[in-house]
Amino acid sequence: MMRDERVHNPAYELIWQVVAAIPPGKVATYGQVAQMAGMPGAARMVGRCLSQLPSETKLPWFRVINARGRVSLPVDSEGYAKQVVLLQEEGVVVLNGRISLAKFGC
DNA sequence: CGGGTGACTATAA
DNA sequence: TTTATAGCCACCC
Repeated sequence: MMRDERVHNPAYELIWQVVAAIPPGKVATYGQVAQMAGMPGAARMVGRCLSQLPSETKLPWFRVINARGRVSLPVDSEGYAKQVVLLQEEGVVVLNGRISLAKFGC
């Protein structure tokens, strides 16, 4: 169960900076973000971190997708549609819920 | 310390 | 291509 926003955790700040470093029009996987943050294998922590982000965050959380090249949020959730729209706004091609692999970068 | 959960991943059928 | 299993890290009870 989620609780307070532990924003004082250094690992979380690192993840935020990595996510913020993703250039517009590009995307990265959870595992890639974790590796760039210096914690390979901590993909789940990245997902947990993003799930705790406030709705008014400036962090480009929508540029983070799973290794399958798909949005990892439930299709019937608000975040899913929101993420897809934001990505398309930046020029990322999303077809059938799948993201063009050429868009990967950091 | 043990068990359960989650915006994950890699590998095997 | 899909689903099943196992490994992974952090957090909660």
